[in-house]
Amino acid sequence: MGMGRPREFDAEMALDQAMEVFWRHGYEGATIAQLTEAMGINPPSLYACFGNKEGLLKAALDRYTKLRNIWMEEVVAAPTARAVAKRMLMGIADKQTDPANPPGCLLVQGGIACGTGSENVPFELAARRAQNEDQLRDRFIRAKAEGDLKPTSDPAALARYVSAVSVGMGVMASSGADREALRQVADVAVQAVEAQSADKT
Amino acid sequence: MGMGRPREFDAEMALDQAMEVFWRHGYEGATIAQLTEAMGINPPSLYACFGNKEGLLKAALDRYTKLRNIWMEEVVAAPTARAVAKRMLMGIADKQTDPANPPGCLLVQGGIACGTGSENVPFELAARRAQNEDQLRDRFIRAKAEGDLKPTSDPAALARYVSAVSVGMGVMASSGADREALRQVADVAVQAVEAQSADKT
DNA sequence: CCAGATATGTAGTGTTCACTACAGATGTGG
DNA sequence: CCACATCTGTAGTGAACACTACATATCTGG
Repeated sequence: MGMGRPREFDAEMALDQAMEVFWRHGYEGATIAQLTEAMGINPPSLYACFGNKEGLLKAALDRYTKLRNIWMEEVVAAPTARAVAKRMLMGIADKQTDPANPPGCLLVQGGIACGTGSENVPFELAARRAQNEDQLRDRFIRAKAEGDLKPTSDPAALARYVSAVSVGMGVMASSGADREALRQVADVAVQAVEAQSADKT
Repeated sequence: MGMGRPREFDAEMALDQAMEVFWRHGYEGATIAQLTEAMGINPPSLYACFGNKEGLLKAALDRYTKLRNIWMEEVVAAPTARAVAKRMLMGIADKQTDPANPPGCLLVQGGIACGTGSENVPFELAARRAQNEDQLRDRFIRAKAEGDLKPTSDPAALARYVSAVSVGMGVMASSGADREALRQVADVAVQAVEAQSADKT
């Protein structure tokens, strides 16, 4: 039995285009017509490959978080908690104002609130944001064990804090904040982590 | 000439209900059917009173920001920059997890990204968030003039930072973070402002 | 109590949406 | 070269959407 006609488009390239549409318009704001046009395919190809609109979003999120997690590995490789926070937040400031992408973060722009029938989209995004928070928390737990963070510090709270600042910066980027403004926010934010760091005597 | 039949519903009470629907589902996710049902009126009454869906959102935002600005006055009345930040962020933690309202902040949940035809909704929300940031900035400028903040501090950056943390906390609240988790974030965040405060000798 | 003005409820309007039926095209295995 | 399987483009499908026409109801001013 034959294997059928091969697909004529590259799924990953198509996903990159879909990602950009979701990023710019959100899940509900993105229409199938916009998505198919950006992807350079017709609706039946989209549905054959990704199931439905939500399946396409999940595939785009998978691709987004895969790249992001690679970057997060570099972030948590920084030598101290303070350096981790600085590398993370400065990187966020740059990435969220990268003209190659829509401003902000897909995990926020994708859809914070959705209508009936798409309730699990915000949930899906939150779960992926939580992954990064967990990576940070684990890194801060280690920093505390190494004596890099004060014995009184709360690694989970610190991770949640850095995550919250990242998200807030993303929203600001999407509403027009420029790179310098975000870097200043990052700079201030790092000082809270510094306050939790052990004195360098 | 007569003045016509009087309206049978209370506009402010109806707005409160509409506000909750936008808050929970976002601008695009909220349907006229949901809004009219929550408001206890029929579509023609809605359109006669508010023009269209976007007009209703703006009216709801006006009501929301009016109450919020009153609260912000209390916030900036705190004696020091640190106290302002603490009062603001602790208040945010409580308000965004108040079971009387949907979780998070209407100015974020309302719509960070929107589809074609609603592009100015995110813009509208951003403008109102900026109001609060301006209030904070003015307060921090005063704090710097009073010697409460270090001469090297940047009041605008500090205000942007506190605003970013608020927004980030709102997103976290909407995705399930509880009050205690947000308070911990607020607690850490305040330390960055403390680091910008002049030493109390 | 009548004329003008505005609100209300019913029942739609056209449009846009996510999604798909179907026929033709293009591949593989025998 | 044929049976079969999968993809592709055209052209829709029903459903849900924001919004409204219209008849009726309820007010004020004279």
